[in-house]
Amino acid sequence: MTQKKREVSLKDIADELGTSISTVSRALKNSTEISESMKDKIKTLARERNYRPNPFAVNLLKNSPRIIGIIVPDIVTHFFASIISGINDTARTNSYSVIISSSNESYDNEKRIIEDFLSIRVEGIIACVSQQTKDFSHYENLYNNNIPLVFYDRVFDNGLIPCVVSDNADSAYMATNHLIENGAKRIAFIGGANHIDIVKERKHGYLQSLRDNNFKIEPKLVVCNHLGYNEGYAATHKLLSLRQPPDAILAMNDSLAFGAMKAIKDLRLSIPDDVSIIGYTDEQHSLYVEPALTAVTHQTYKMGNEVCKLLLNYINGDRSGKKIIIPSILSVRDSSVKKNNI
Amino acid sequence: MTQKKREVSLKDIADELGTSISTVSRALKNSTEISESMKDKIKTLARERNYRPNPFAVNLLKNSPRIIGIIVPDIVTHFFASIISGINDTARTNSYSVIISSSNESYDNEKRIIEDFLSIRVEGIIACVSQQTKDFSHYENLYNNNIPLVFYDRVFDNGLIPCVVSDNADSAYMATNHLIENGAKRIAFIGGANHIDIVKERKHGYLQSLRDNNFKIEPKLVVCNHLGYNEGYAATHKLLSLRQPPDAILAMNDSLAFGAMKAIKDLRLSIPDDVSIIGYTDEQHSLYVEPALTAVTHQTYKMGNEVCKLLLNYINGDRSGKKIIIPSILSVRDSSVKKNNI
DNA sequence: TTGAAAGCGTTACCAG
DNA sequence: CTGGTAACGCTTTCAA
Repeated sequence: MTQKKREVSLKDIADELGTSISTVSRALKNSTEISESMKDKIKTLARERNYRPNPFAVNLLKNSPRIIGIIVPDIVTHFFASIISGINDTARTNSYSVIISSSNESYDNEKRIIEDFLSIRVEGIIACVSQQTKDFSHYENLYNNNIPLVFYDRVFDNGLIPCVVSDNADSAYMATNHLIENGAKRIAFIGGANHIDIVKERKHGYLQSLRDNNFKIEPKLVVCNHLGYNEGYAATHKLLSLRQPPDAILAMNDSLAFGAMKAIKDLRLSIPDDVSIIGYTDEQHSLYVEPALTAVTHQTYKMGNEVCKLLLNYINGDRSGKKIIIPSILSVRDSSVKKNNI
Repeated sequence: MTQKKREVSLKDIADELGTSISTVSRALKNSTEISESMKDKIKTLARERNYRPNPFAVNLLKNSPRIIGIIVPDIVTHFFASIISGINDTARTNSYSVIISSSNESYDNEKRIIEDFLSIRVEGIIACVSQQTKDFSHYENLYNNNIPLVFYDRVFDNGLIPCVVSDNADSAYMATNHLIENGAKRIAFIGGANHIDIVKERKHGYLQSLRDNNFKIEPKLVVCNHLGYNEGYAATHKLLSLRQPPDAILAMNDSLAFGAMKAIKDLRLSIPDDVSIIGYTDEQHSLYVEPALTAVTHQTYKMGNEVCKLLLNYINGDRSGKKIIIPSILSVRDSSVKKNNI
């Protein structure tokens, strides 16, 4: 086992220069109290010895480690990776470090991560609620203990905790309208578990569009189980086996949409003429599939920037519980425009 | 500005119980020196007060913060995200925290990140070299200063620093063989800039397979420009316009492969019968396209596990400079198996 | 079985 | 302008 050599400390520099620790500390902070010549000597030596302040000593004193914790349901998904990237950059700009931990959509992991973050003494937490989470007491605890906390995308919204979300209802409304404008007569909605708020909101937008366009609302056309490729496939299979199958699908997630496309193709139906489809996903993946998928695109990087700013504001005392809504963009591609449109 | 309330300390507990700090400290460590009754009282109160040891105080004393730093060229790419996920889980299992920082493929960022990591006093660094990096002195410095350092995927290989890489040449060799076995007569290779070592290695494997199978090597069928969707599309368009076009394509990257598929389809050629194709990508995205893409899949999660273990071993004194090669897997799907195969 | 005290590296206050 | 010292929260001798 190699010995880790002790890092250079203020004392080392003070001793070498025959001065005191306080003087060295002040000099390195460029205090006006110290003579220029002394400052020069000290700074030069510090650079030479590669002095770095020991962050543990500083934090012990100041209790502001400039670290924030991010809870993400899943690092690998493009959507979340891109948000993290946005958070990261904003954090760095404000000289904060970031610790990322994935709940893998599990409630237990989520609780454990929060414990870990508290043990590390993060200054604040940026969280996206796991799919499994139905009880929010662990988050309420944080709030009650005045630990800076903000949410993104999937939020626990008690009106008090700042959060950044996308315009879920609006985007689903827009998307449904677009399907109707392009000849769809019976539009299905595939979502995730009903207790998740983005599911509720997007479904709400979908229903609202149907109402506003005087479409009949058919419960059979709404399938809400779980967010995933297989679920998208299964749901679509089932929908298309109905006596009166849909001729359009709004899938509220990328894996759902790709699963749905696969099911449609496996049933030898054509997209968009037999069934048009809209998903929620990023630009790249919409283009990889055939036909290119019309999709709602989230401004994920920006969401990351904003939610990080929200946390930093909170840390600095802004308790306004602001809610930021990031508009999403409907990118129309081939999958939604029926050619036999009237 | 709200006051952050001070966290419970050993002293608080000692005072409340009318005992001493040392006793509390020992009791919480379950020391045999303390009477059972005292331990009980202390532990109960500690739990009640939600006591957490202050990590800064502990680290100040012990100098082992159990944090490791990860340098990644880009968090958003599935490949890297999945490796990070693997590192993360192994780190967590060994009760290490992880700090992730993205170089965005920039040399300057990479150097700055290393500085930051040193300031935070990470116990070790796991790095993937940015595409821009040609000078490795910042890494050599770490090595010379005995800071635990390991590489993954894109490595600085001086034979001394442990690293985890994939079997680039082998996988391309395997993939090319597979195309040949499935009836391909003229196989093209689409890669990226020639100075990148994974490009060199994969091209080498491709050429070796051609030689071993007594295929003629045709420079026209090797296109190496840039890793990207548009490049894949353009290259394929050009290849298929040759007087003697290829009947198979090995694309050394996911976006290249998807671009190539799009080009083939736009030319109204069939996959795999007119042109078979193999890419490098993850399972999910291979399934999203049609036909499902035969692809070399990296065991990214495992790479993450392994590289993290390598670092932990290094931290624990193993200086053997081990190099681990993670085999990749050729997942045969529809895009490479010609039906009119002899 | 328990307590007192030194020390980790830094900052900030008080003296000079 | 500079130096001494207390304090941050904890672990670890040393003493009792």
